[in-house]
Amino acid sequence: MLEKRNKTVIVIAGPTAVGKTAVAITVAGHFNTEIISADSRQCFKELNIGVARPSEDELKEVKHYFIASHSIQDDVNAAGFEQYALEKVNELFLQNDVVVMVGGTGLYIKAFCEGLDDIPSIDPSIRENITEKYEQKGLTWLQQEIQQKDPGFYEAGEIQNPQRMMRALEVIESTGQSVLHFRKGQKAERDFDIVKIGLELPKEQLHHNIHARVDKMIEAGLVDEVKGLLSFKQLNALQTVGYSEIFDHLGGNISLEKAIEQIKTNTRQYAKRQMTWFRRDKDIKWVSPLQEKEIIDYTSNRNS
RNA sequence: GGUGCGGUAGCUCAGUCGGUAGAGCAAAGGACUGAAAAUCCUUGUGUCGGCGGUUCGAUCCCGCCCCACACCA
Repeated sequence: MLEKRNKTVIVIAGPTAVGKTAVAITVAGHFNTEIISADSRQCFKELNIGVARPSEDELKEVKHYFIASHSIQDDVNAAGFEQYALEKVNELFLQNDVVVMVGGTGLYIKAFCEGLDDIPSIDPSIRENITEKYEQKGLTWLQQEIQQKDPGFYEAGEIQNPQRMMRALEVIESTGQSVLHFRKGQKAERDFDIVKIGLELPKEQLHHNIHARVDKMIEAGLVDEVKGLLSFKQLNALQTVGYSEIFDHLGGNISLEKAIEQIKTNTRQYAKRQMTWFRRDKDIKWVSPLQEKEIIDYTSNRNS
């Protein structure tokens, strides 16, 4: 009936430790296709145990992209991901009608599905300069700078949030215009269909999964993995649950036991933040990770 | 058995010179456009260990008891 079959990306989202990897592999297997990960940490080749990267066997079963594809020293961000994923998806559409995207990084998924507004790239020296001054002079300095240089942001923006203020500052310093000016908030049109699936478990069970997984990470040698990364401690890529706490422990600030406890707590909090993000997306169809068949039926029906 | 120090929010503790109490963490909810596993915002009624006494009024003072820790025997 249809003269042309639409290409489709099945997006599988959900909190950490809900079981996304297994579901994605099953779904990709069913459609005989490949997977693009949407995870801001699993893309780093230096991070493995602590970011719960899919196992070698899993990666062999279905080909994954954006897994161990970058270095922690690379500048990876949402805009870069959007570009990377769009290129990949178009490449894969040459062979497949369906591509699976899985991940827990809400902003990356949003960037891929809806696009980000175009903001000119910033001279790294401007960014470094701002970061350095903020570290020296603190939040008050940042607030004053913003108040003076971008009063609009000072009125409307998050005035207690150093990261947002630093971004606002670097944009106005390098372009002469406020970040707010660039934020059109317009959704990009994509020439393929997107089906969004959210995986959800009762909180108690999710927490159980998280705790068990952290214990496994420790058994698998997380501490050694982190030891090997000590000299990169300050990189953004290592501001990550599972790494920060072990750095603290290696630095002699807390016991291993305490570090493990904190990893569990911080992972629970992270999962909660992910849920707040994803719940807001009304396009997501929520299912249990056990309902793989329903996911396949759902996407097949929408697709035919 | 004796002495000392404690028993206050889920946890660690502060405090009330007597007018029923507050921080950090946790928890809950939320935000989120080039750091997003990041960053930020909002939310604090709890027999102030128990029972008595003094008092207009006790979590705070007094007595007894229970519990924990330390030291002495």
